[in-house]
Amino acid sequence: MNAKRRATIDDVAQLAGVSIKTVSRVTNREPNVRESTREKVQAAITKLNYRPNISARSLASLRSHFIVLVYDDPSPYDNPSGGYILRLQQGALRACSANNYELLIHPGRARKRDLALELKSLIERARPEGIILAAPLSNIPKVVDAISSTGTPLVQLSPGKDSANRYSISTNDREISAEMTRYLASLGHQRIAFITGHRSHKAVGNRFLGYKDGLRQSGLKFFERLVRDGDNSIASGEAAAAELLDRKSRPTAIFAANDDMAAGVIRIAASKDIDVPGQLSVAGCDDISIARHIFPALTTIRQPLATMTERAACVLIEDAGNGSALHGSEVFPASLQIRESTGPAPD
Amino acid sequence: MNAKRRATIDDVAQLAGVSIKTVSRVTNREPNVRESTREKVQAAITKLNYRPNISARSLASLRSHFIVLVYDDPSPYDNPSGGYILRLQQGALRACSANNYELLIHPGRARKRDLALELKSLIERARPEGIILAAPLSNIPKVVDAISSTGTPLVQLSPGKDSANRYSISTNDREISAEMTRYLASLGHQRIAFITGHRSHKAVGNRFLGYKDGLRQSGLKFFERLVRDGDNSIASGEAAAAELLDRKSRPTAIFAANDDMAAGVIRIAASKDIDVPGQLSVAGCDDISIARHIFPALTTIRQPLATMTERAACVLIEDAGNGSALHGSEVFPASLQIRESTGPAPD
DNA sequence: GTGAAAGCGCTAACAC
DNA sequence: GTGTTAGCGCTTTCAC
Repeated sequence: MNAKRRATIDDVAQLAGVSIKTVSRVTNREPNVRESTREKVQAAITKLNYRPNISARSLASLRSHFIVLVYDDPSPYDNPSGGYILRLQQGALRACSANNYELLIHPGRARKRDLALELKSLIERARPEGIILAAPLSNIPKVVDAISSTGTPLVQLSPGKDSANRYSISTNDREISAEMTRYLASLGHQRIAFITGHRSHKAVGNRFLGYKDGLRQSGLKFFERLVRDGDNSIASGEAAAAELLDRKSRPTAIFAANDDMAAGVIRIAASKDIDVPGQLSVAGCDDISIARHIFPALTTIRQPLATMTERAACVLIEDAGNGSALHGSEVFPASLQIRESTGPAPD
Repeated sequence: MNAKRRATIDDVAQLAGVSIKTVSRVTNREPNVRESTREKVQAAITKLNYRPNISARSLASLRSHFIVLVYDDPSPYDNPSGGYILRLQQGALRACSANNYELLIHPGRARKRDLALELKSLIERARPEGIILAAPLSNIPKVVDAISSTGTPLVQLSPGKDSANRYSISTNDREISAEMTRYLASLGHQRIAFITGHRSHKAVGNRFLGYKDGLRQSGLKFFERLVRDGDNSIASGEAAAAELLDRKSRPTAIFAANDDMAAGVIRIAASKDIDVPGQLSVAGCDDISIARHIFPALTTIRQPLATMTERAACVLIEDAGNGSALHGSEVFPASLQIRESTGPAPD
């Protein structure tokens, strides 16, 4: 319990010899306050260690000074991609703390039927000023519509395809995947296999298109049999690798649509005594934290996740209160991270 | 923007034909409401899709219905232990969502000088109902004191040592580390090395004590030269391993005080062509997500992190509003996760 | 059991 | 430039 009652706006006003409205103007950095008055008020604020009460402010202004980051809730045990979520959080946090906002996190299970309702309830109770919806949730129409219907400003991350009346922030999945493919081809690889991601994740689907682009651009033919379906899990990467590597004319490079699957490939290669990158090059996508720490370190595609959420949060914060529907789209380029798991084709 | 104004307590009261106080009683599950009245109100709530406004409630009651989880902010790039933080979050989130609370996350850098002030400011502005402070921040007196001084209920996670007038939730670091050491000894290992963790992290220090206990219990002698100092980072694990493994009578087992350092050991072993676990057993501690996914999968100690934060959140939520200072301590037992990186001693 | 009235601490609209 | 007056939507106290 607080021994001494916390200072309120009235205390500050009294000490500074002004009205509470003036104090409010100062704390909100509104114009039209004489510099000398502002200083007087500032001094009182400092002296009393005054901080505006967030609830009162939010109640009076309908601005809550917090935003929500919603992402697919992986079981941390099944899925090592913690770094992915942490990077999402990190960017949003950066923007929030720079603007005196708070971040609420809300992992939601894509599979759960009532995620849309759950989010509506959260919005109605807590009135966040905006929502950042990360992929793959950002391409579930039901969820997107539920949020939109409340009128809460929304920024979608990597929704897979843009929608005219929405705001989205994405990365150049297709282009960068083509680049990775060309890179592998430039190392002399002819049989480059691809493991696709989960179908519901559109952005991951774009990586497959990029792979095909890259083959074409490198003058390589596309073969269905060099493609295996995965579902973004390590296990599916292992399964796909087991199939691909059991053939007699096996691929010399495997490009997986995410890092977890690539890690699965590397595990299988190790268990089959196939040297990576000597006999097999492996590339992933996402640059999740394990990528650097498995052996050999994984060549992958690095998405600027934190930058993307930071930008998303800034968009929401800047827009806050003006109530206009957000629309637009931004693309932040990803980059190749060449590490140890890729090398010249054998022979 | 909301097309239709959201239902308020007045709307519900009017529709149900009762006073707002009665509605309030129903939403807060207070006693002394006739069953038939309660039902009438419930019906109105459902019909209007009414949700109490969290800010208004918090302003009036001084209860904000959210808690804050504070943890050391690792750079996600340097440090793969994302799973650790995710598990912390997961438990707290579970408790929150079961009780209609929200979780605010606040990563803070231990090194940052003004972390204490930063937390005070957050507390004063937002008035969370409680704070969960994770290790290693939980053993920085300045931070702990800053939070306590605001009167906000606090639960410390693994503070290293208990304090009479605080509430802490820990795991049995020392005992379980002794158990791991005995397990290694039981495999025939005689030269079991230990890599210590960062000094500031007291709970990690307890693991070193446990290692010594385990040696004694197994009838093995303790040798200073089998101990190397690490700082919890992968790089420090690599450095320690490089030294330990360059000797002619090298250890046959290395037990690292956390998984990151153990991962570093495995990388160095791989680069030196030392077979794990054939020639060298490696054990870690924490069961961070990479543990399972490096090759070979890491034998480690699993702390029930999510359970611990879940319990912490429950303690805070149960206590909420009653203002009594929390004190007490609970211990949740960790368990050995035997995987592939440990095996019988060579020869 | 239920209700009326008085705030919680702030911002908004408008007066001066 | 600055102050005054109403609320925001809820809980609390205390009356009935």
